[in-house]
Amino acid sequence: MEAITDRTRLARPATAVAPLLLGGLLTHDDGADRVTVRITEVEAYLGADDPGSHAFRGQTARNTTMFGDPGHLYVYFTYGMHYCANVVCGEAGQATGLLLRAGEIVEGVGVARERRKSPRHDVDLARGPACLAQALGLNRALDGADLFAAPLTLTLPAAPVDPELVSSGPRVGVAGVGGGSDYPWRYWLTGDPTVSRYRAAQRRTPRTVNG
DNA sequence: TTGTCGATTTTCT
DNA sequence: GAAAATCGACAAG
Repeated sequence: MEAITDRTRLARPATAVAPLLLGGLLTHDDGADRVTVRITEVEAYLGADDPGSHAFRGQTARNTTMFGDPGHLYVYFTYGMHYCANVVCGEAGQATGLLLRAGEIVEGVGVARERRKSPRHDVDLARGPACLAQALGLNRALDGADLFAAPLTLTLPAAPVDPELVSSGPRVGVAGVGGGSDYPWRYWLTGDPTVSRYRAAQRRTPRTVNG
């Protein structure tokens, strides 16, 4: 029998891991600055059978990390300017993971403020997946990094949070299955001020070109 | 406070 | 060439 570690607790489908991750702590210490976030909102991506997942069309250079072992960080670049971070779950090859959507900065608030200029309130520092990644200083260089070894440290709660404190709903920014449908693949701590406001998936440039 | 739209580059078809 | 797991600015009530 293998010992139950935080890493082995991640080795199950993302939807099962989600409530374990809420309330957990993720630290990034790049040697100069150290920021810790308390995770308050996540979104599940189920792998090859999930049309909303990057893994839907199979393994590519970008999403290789998702197909690897659980307990690693999958970081991708999107919209020409944003990084988003996932915790890889399940078994190797399943490509299931959890997108870190929002959190509360509990250490290194000053550093996070410098990395994120715009927000007027501290609750906005890690509100939204790209914001959270920026506040923690995550980028493509950390894609594939071990969540339980320097420079990263993931700490799960000893026990899952009370199910009554966890809410779920449709995913954000994802069109089709799991987005506008009934699949409750987004999880958050009920009432937490750092949870992002729901924004339905939008189509880009639906207007006609003005010549 | 809510709704709408532009920015900007990687990745995949 | 088109779309993308988004954010922030701006307008209106």
